[in-house]
Amino acid sequence: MNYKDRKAMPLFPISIVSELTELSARQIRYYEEKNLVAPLRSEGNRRLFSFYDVDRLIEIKRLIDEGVNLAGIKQVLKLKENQVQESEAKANKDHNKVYKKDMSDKELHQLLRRELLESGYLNKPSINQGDLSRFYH
DNA sequence: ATTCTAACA
DNA sequence: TGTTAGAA
Repeated sequence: MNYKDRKAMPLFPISIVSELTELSARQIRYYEEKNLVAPLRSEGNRRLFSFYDVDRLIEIKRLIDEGVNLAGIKQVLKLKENQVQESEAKANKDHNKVYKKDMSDKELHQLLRRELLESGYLNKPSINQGDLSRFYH
């Protein structure tokens, strides 16, 4: 299984996602209703979030803290998706085989760890080390 | 024990 | 957004 599949795998219940994102379950459900995130459902109709979903929600959390409204957040996420698409298109063009082939578990772990930490560092403030480091020690 | 939906003092 | 009731 490749890296993208793992990021899209439906894994986390809402309680875990709530802790990871510092968003209330109420907020997470509300944002789903507004189509900001689209977690899959288990057989029992429970939401199951992927790493990808968690990343998006962390992004949303930051924007909310910055005072951005839902319309604004939708725009930001839409721009981001376009950037990701362009980035992937370029990556496939350059590294074609290397990127698509499976990586070792060690490489995957490093990538996942780096990306999840980046979502807190790169962009802006709002998320402090303690909150994220707690989950990746 | 958890999570889901719907509703609202 | 928080909270709560009743169902799953």
